[in-house]
Amino acid sequence: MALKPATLAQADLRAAILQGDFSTDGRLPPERVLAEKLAISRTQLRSVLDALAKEGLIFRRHGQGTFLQPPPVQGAERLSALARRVSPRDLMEVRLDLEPALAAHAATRGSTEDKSRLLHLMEDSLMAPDLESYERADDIFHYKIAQMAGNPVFLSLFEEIRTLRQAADWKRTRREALGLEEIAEFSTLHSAIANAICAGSAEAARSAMAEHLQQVSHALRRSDTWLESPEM
Amino acid sequence: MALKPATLAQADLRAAILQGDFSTDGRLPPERVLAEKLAISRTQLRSVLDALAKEGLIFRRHGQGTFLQPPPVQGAERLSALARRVSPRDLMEVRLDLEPALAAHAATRGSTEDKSRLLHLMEDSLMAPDLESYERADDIFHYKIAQMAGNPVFLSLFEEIRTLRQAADWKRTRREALGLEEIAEFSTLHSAIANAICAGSAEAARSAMAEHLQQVSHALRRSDTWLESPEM
DNA sequence: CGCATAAACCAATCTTAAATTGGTTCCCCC
DNA sequence: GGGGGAACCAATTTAAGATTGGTTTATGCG
Repeated sequence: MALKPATLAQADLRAAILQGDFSTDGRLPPERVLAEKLAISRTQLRSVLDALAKEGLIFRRHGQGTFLQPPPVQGAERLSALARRVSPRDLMEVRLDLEPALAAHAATRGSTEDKSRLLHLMEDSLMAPDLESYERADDIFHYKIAQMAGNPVFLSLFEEIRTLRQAADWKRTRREALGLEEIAEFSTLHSAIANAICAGSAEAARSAMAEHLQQVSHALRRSDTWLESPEM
Repeated sequence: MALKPATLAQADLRAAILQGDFSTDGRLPPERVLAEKLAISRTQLRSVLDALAKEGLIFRRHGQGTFLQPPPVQGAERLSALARRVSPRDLMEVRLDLEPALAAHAATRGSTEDKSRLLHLMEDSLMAPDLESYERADDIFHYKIAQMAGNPVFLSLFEEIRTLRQAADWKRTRREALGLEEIAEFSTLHSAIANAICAGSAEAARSAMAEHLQQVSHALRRSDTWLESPEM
């Protein structure tokens, strides 16, 4: 009975992860540490993490660590200088040009497995009970689309603007600007995006994503910091 | 008569730069070194370089150096890993989505001074005598457009794919794939792009740039390495 | 044999400190 | 005043060591 402890640990870990037990900031302890903490071998732990990663519940990157959300892009430090010169409008302008193209490519090239996974992520964002969990689900949803586009350069660019968006403190701005009723509207277009991608219709996915981002942009534009740089 | 040596040095430097005397790889020596080599003070040298930079003949970046062409993006080392996983098709796909948008924004937001400068750069690429000088002029032309878009995030993304394009050794591929007659065709659309931007018509600039890149893509696609990664 | 464990090793990334380089200020001197 | 020179500031690069996920190997146990 050497396998039983592993499956038990998997159930435990899965529950713990969903509660956020091990992560203060969305980052899991190193494998060596976590293995000891759970009193299992690294081999067992890794097999559990492999399964969780395959399901898309965790994200791992060589040399960086294991995360509950898509990890920061390589060299995130480098972007802090740029982040100080950038306004919310600059970033949204780029997203409006980049992400519709990503959605179109995802519709064309995404695997059927990826597409079913995307539908699941969309449902997660629909059922988000509060703002924080919605933002997490929304983040993963958009990341998955970028991943499905199947172009490493596109994914790299997406990760950078994603990191830029987090580097500055506009999450605070967003918290102020967005209400739960607006998020409900967003969910409608989230469904449209996911359905278009799963149907493989690139142009529908592109326009749905564009419409969604214009919706977000419009909501964000009410903020008084729309044209300002962070001004550390 | 303390000013005379400076103006003489400016004429010398300008000529030397156009010949590529001081740069083996498009990079000028550090200011302190170059000043001593020219036997003038750094103050004088810097005033000369300021003028040249204002004309767009040289490019300077804080902590990086002075260059005859747009300098490599910050943290270029980081991109070498990505460059090994990228095919020419991946890069061209991103350019086709990114640069038309840049051209549109340049038409809307570019200053009149920038626009006249862009026309001048376009003429430079028209009169390029050989393939090497054409590539240099073409590089600066596209860079100027990205600069005119007036969005630091867009410019950063453009610089990255530009660095990626240079990091891999596809310049060799391009040399094989492109002939002088094709470059002549390119020049026609270069004119169309520049004129549309100067006229301030965003959609014309976008479609002209898209057409131009499709032209380049089509020429490049004949290469047998179209889908291959560099495979160091 | 089969499999898991532990350790060692590999590879990618991060972190830190020193060196490099363009940008700026200050003081001196003519 | 204005230019020269030096010192200083700020952004970047480079190199070394530490951290972390990924892989292999040797060992022990059933």
